[in-house]
Amino acid sequence: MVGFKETKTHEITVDIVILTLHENMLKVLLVKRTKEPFKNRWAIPGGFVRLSENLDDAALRILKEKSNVQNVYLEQLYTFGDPLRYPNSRVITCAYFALLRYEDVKLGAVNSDEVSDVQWFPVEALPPLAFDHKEIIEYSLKRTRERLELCPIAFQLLPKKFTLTELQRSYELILKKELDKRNFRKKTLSTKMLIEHNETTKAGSKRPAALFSFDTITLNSKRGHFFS
Amino acid sequence: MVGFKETKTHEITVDIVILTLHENMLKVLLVKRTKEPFKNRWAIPGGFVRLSENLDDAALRILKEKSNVQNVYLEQLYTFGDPLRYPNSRVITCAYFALLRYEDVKLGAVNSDEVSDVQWFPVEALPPLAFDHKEIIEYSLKRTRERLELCPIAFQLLPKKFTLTELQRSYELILKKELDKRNFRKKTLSTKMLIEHNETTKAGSKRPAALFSFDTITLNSKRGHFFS
DNA sequence: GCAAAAGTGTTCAATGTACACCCATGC
DNA sequence: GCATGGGTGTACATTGAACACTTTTGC
Repeated sequence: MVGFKETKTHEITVDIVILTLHENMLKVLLVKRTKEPFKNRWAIPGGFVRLSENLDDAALRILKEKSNVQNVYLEQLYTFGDPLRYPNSRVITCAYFALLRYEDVKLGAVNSDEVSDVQWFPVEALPPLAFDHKEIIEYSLKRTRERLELCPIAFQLLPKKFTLTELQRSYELILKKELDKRNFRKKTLSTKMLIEHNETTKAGSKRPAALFSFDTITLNSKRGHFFS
Repeated sequence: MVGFKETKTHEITVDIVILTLHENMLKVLLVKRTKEPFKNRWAIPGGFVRLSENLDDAALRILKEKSNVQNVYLEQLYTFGDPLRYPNSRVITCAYFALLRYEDVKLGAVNSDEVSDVQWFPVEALPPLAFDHKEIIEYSLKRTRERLELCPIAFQLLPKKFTLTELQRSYELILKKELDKRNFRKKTLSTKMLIEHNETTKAGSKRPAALFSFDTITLNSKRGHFFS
């Protein structure tokens, strides 16, 4: 297993697709690069893995730097290692994806010399992206859909208290298809993972809706089945 | 994205969990190491990724070196990057898993100075393993089970022609549970991916069984649904 | 009173699961 | 003729899909 001096010039990064829901759109967090390659292009946040840090910790660190958020759904996505993905250098990236609440995010001050801007973009309206980041985002959306069919990770994207209609909207946005309201309610309520509060939305100009939150205790006990 | 001189000392390998069926057991291919760390321990085959090669190609190259097999089911599994997984060095490994037919494998001559032996081991009776390779194998088994529930990858493990009972046995070995014969046959035949041949097993000492093979054309046309 | 979103059940189709007996062959 | 594994069908339960009207509020 020891040999190949050439491996010395591989580098490894972690890149994270950070997703949220806002204004009825699924959005991804992008940063604007200030350096070559791909100077002034948008990219998903990422960085080199430190020697003493495992990959998950690197992802959490980068997530925290960019979004000031912790305790989120974070999952390793795939490792992209095409020799041509990074110009003039061999950089392999281990991609992660994270789901978080828009309300929880305080976009990090742009105090890095590597980034000049941080913004949310709707996944349906992405700017030109650096490297293979378009492919990575598409792959993360596919994975998010697969996960959502198995377990209710969508709550990670919503405020702590939400209406069933909001939950349904989040499913519809992620899955890109409309769902039947009665079937959706029947199914989500039957999971026993929703707690109904004795509260309703402050009536806007419509009938107030009941507020729910996720029973994270039940959820965690079932997590073994979902994620294991 | 540029910086962190420390990244220079990361190294990246590809390790492959190679599975087959033999003697009614699910087996994994292991190699015996001749060098430190973990000298004389068994490990899954692996090697450093070359600078000009993408990860899939590295996996295929290593697979070919060890098993002389091509055209197999090969899938990226997970990337393991704990700083302590490799003693005295930082080696991140991108793990793959492969399924192949026992009959197709010609174990590679042990002409490497890194390996002194190559053998199949039942997954239920593994020797002590180097690094985190036990964890990697366990993860590959979990993934294989998940895949099998979605699509009939088991045929990759069987001879080209097989009986339905053999196919069922392979499912049972992988899933570690018994299946109902009638339901199993109903379900697999309804997929229309099995071709029945006008042949039977050369009668052993029992009733001859019909031989089937997989319709790889139909299978490939459906692969989009299975793997996409 | 009307516009707008919340809330609520039943029917049907498809799928998965449980289960027991006859058949073809070698010896 | 009997032991051994090959082969077959039906009934039931569970799940997912389709579908329309009443209720509550703000204005």
